[in-house]
Amino acid sequence: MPELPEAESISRALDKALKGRTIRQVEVFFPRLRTSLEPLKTAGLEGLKFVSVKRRARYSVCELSDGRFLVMHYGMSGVVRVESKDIPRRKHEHLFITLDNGLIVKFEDPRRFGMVEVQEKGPDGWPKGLQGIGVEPLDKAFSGKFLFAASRGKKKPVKEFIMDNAVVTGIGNIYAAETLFACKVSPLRKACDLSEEECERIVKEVKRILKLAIKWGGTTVSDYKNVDGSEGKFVQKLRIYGKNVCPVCKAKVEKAVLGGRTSWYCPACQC
DNA sequence: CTAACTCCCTGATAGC
DNA sequence: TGCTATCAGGGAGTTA
Repeated sequence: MPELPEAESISRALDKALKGRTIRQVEVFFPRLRTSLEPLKTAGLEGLKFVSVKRRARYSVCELSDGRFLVMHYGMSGVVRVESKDIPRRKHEHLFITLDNGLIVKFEDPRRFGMVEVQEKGPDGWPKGLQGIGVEPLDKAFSGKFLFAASRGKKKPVKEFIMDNAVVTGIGNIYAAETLFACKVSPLRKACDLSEEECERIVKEVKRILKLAIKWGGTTVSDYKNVDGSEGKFVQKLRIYGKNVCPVCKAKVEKAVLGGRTSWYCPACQC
């Protein structure tokens, strides 16, 4: 599924493919995603140009020439392609945006947790719907001191805490598990019990792992037409997520459900 | 305010 | 072989 690194890669690819292009036509085939696609039909997109595409959290944020944004989220199974109209529409392609060069931006999402919306610009220059979300994990603002301060008084498990988008954006279940394994912190620990040194370690590993994954995601997305090519290479780098045996000490990996998500951890290495 | 839950959805896989 | 049950996941929303 598209995680932050994939969202980053997709957004970079979209920036190249869409920048300067004019929207000619918008077609909705099935509107019921996380939010309805219906409003796109009457949003007056035809004739507008794409100015740029950036990533924020796991969203692709496409700036339009009238100052509004086309905001996309890929949910669990969202895929976006820019390709010829001659390729037949796939079963779960719910939205087509035809460009002035004849190519079509196609949004596919079998599980329909994705989102495509037109949003106005908010006070901070990002779309209105993205106001008030947490810091970007790769920004300088995401530091050990920040995480330590934010975790004071938070009794929830540390894994849920670092997955909280109001604190820091874009860390999903897989990255949370991999990060906590890498820095030897148990996902079950209460956030408020973390030391400042542990927060430093968590932040360092989040950044290292995300950067690594972006590097790998970037490689695979160059073959952008390949639907599932982007997942394969990252999966090989996983050390704890979905594993049975700890790659370090060979102990049996434990599973716990935190915040409704399965969490894998090594009870010997992570404390 | 936090925390703990539910819901949305399809496809892959496990079990009978 | 074909059925049903289970699970995976992000984010928003609701409840206590």
